[in-house]
Amino acid sequence: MAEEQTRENTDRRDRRQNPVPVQRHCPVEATADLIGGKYKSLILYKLTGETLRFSQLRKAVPCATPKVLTRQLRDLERDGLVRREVFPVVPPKVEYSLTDFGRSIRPVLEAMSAWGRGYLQERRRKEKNAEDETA
Amino acid sequence: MAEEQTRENTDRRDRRQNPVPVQRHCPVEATADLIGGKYKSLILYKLTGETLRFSQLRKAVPCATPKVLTRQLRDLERDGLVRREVFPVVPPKVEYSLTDFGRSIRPVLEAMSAWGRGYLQERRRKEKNAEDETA
DNA sequence: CCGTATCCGCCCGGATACTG
DNA sequence: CAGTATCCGGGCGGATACGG
Repeated sequence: MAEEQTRENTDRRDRRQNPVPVQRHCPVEATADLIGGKYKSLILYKLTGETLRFSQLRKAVPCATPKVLTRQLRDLERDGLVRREVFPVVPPKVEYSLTDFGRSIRPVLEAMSAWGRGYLQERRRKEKNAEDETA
Repeated sequence: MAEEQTRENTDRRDRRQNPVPVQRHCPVEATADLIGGKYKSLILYKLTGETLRFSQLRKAVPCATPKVLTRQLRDLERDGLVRREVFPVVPPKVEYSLTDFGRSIRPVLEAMSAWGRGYLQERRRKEKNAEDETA
């Protein structure tokens, strides 16, 4: 029955009676749906190449409160990108890692990272210019 | 004064008193901020290689209502990704195109598109399997 | 043709406090 | 340690109607 629930929720964003059935999911849109959450891409990026515990993820993504972080992780898990492994020990231990499918998204993250660097530079430059003109 | 306003709104998502000043913007996060809107990546993708008028964009992104579409376009314009050109003619004519900066994001969009195709396939496959097992 | 105005629901995300 | 519980505000996005 767990599988059925998974199937039902494949489309997380519950768009009921969508008036436009034609090509509801173009590839770009589908990707945006999965990693469009505020911290999702960042989480995936941090998880690249290493397994992290919840507390480590909190440090890696400090802006996200535990609730938000949990939510995003649950989404990612539900969507098959992240694996959550609970170790029945004390103190509790939960590890998050990428699934094969999650690893496959790496090119997107790399592209985002690379482009983001350029963007931040551009932004700094503009801010500097504005300051100079003000001064 | 227009420039100042632009500077003020460089960080669109108004996170006041952010408690974590350390590395507020990692590259991945910055990119997600810019193209994280529901249709932004799709708009940029459709705008790749061709200038489109508003009405054409509406057809290209049918799920977005005019208001939403306008909003996303304004964001993209403000962020320097899209150029909006108004022609003072009757009937009115407005063309949207990518700036150089907007064009530079293409690798990200391509990566998203490519990965999205795989994701949709994977999803279809799973749905098929589930149906087969049910039957 | 290209939007804006208005209203609204909803979910996302934030803050704080609390548990197994 | 790894989360939930609860409450909350805000903004994003949707629907419909209207304006330049």
